[in-house]
Amino acid sequence: MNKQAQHNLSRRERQIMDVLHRTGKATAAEVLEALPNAPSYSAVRALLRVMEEKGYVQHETDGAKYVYLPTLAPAKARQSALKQMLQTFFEGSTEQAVAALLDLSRSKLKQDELDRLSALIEQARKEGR
Amino acid sequence: MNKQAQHNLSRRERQIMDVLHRTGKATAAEVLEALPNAPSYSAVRALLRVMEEKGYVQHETDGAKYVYLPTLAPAKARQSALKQMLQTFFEGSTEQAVAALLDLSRSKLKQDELDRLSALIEQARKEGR
DNA sequence: AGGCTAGTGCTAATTTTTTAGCATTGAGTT
DNA sequence: AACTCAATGCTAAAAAATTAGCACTAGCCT
Repeated sequence: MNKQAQHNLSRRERQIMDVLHRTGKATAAEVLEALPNAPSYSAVRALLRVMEEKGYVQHETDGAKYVYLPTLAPAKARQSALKQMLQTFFEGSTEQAVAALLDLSRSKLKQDELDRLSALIEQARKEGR
Repeated sequence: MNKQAQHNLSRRERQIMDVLHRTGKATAAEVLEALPNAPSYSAVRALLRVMEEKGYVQHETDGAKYVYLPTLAPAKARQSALKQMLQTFFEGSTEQAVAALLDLSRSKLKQDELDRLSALIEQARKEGR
């Protein structure tokens, strides 16, 4: 199960996964850069290697270097993170979560973004009936 | 900073915080119950004690027993978790996140929930202009 | 009041994470 | 083709997290 997997990450592993999710893909050097309280370069590489063994990440080669990326496709990863968050913070209620999101960025949302969101809800409405 | 704090939690600490956020408050025994790969009772108690020292949780007494709860108020905790998630998975875009949430629970949302969400967006719209 | 149960505090050992260093390999350049 | 730079693979040490056990205390029941 995914939730399981998420929770089985050690602190550093989680930090690294966050970086990879943010950036999409990254070399060891880039991960190092983005890491809070960054350790040594070889520490990061060792982590990445182990995480690949465990199946959390995979790598492509770009010339001589490895570019790491999450094994789980972005859409899936987002989905799984959202579920987790719903359960943990919003009693599983999508409505509450959306409300909180809107509230959080009330001032930042532009008119056209709001328009698009209305449209999405409208669409969900139609499908639902 | 909050993000920092979030990320500085060790694996078990995070698991415990998740339980506390889900339940609001809980005794050591209840936390133990809810923990994946649960360790011993005294392990949980030790963790909770340390986490209290670090300021992540606090406790009330209920008769003889301690009831632990997150230090951070639920609303704040949610807010901070959402921000984190936006940054990590949605390039900071609230719109994208809401869209993903709607998509995730498309089939589950009831008509009246959708109505309330429309209303929320409508309200944000008015405030924005 | 005395005994019993269920809780706490603390400490030390084990396990896991996290780290750095060294040897090696591969690609590109002159 | 040799040299050089930048990468990797691996391993073992150090640090941190995680755990269990034991001694002690407070409340509760008879």
